[in-house]
Amino acid sequence: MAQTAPARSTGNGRTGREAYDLSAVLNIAVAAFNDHGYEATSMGVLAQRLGTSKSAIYYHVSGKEDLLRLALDRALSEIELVLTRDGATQGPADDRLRFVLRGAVDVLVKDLPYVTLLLRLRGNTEVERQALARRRDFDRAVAALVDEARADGTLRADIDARTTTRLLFGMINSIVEWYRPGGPITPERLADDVISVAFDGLATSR
Amino acid sequence: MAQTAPARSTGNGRTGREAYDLSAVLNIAVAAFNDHGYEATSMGVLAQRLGTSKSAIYYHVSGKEDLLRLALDRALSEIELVLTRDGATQGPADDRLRFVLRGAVDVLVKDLPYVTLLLRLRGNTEVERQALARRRDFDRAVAALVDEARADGTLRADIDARTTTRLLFGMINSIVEWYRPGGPITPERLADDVISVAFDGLATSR
DNA sequence: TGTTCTACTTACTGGTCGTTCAGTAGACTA
DNA sequence: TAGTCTACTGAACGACCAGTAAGTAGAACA
Repeated sequence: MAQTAPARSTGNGRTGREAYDLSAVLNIAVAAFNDHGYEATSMGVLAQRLGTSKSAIYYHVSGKEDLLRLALDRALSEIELVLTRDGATQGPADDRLRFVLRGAVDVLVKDLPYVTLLLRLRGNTEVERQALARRRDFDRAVAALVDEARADGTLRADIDARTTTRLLFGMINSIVEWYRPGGPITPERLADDVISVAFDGLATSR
Repeated sequence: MAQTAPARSTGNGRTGREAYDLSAVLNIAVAAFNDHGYEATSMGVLAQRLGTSKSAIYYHVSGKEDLLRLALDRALSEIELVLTRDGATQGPADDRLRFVLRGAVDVLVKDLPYVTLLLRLRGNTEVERQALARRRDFDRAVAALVDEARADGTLRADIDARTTTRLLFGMINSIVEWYRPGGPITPERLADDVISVAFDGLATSR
């Protein structure tokens, strides 16, 4: 689901390149948005990257904002799915928290460009604000797990719960800014490291 | 230095509002850049926020990119200053690391809008690339402290040094996205919490 | 009183933006 | 073979962009 789906080989009246489908257009658009920022990416350079004309894009989507909406919906749908799985709903609160954080890292790595776009939103348009609202809902669900784990005594309670959640997400979300799949660190190892640092800290255990 | 300097009350030929100086223009520009993104902020809306015309801005700066350059230079100068202080150059490596991290949080809070702008750069223009290069130099200096502390045995060595540094910065830099001065958490408390979570983790000590 | 300086003003330029429109090549269908 | 569909092309639209040119109100200075 993260990669370009092959376009059908027939139906394209033009010679040369195969026809684009929506998924292929979206992949290239998201990459361009991440490189230059959504607003700074013109439909013209998008068309250039696709090797077509500006107006060809309007055959696949209704406009620039539609591209953004589709991309953000994909990232959010994947993240929201994590909360519905058994590991997120059953067992001790701290285990559920670990499960959700690991799931967040997994989605982040699997759909890296899409989640990157999501995490860089500023909320200037209605589309962006609605995406930010869905993201906040996810954050709230995690904050509730933090609260539970604090009540259970498995998480330290001397630091404000909101601050705790925010620092946790700060660490995890920063992954989009430096992690690149295919490097020396596997996604599994990355998730292990993140959870280990978050729960046990960087100091050598005494 | 973080607030609007009072403009001189004379010398403005116009009626009404006092004259702007460079610092006042910069404060408003940085706020606008953070709200909408640098490229998406037009000189027109900037002029509206200032209550003047577009061309009035060109009396104070040579252009839009000049505003960015001045703003980024201020943020970077403050951050670089932290590395030159005694606490960053003398004593055990882990103490120096703690000092620099605390200093980074302090600068981040003191010049929040300016550092926010810096941390959201994408590197599309030469000005942005030069700023990112200076930021990387700071990151490298902190990475060197992490290496030293690992060698001393005060920092755990089972996690890759680069990953450690990146997660550390991820947590600290995320502060610009949610912390607002004047709220229930003082800057000092924030720095304490960040360093405590980073070194000791969120789990209750066993 | 006349000159100079500061901090603007209004009017405009060439260029780029997202979007629309009319047309069409080639594959598929009846 | 005629008609329909998909996936485009190229030209044009008005709105907006960063930046410029020329002029000026009022304070400071000689």
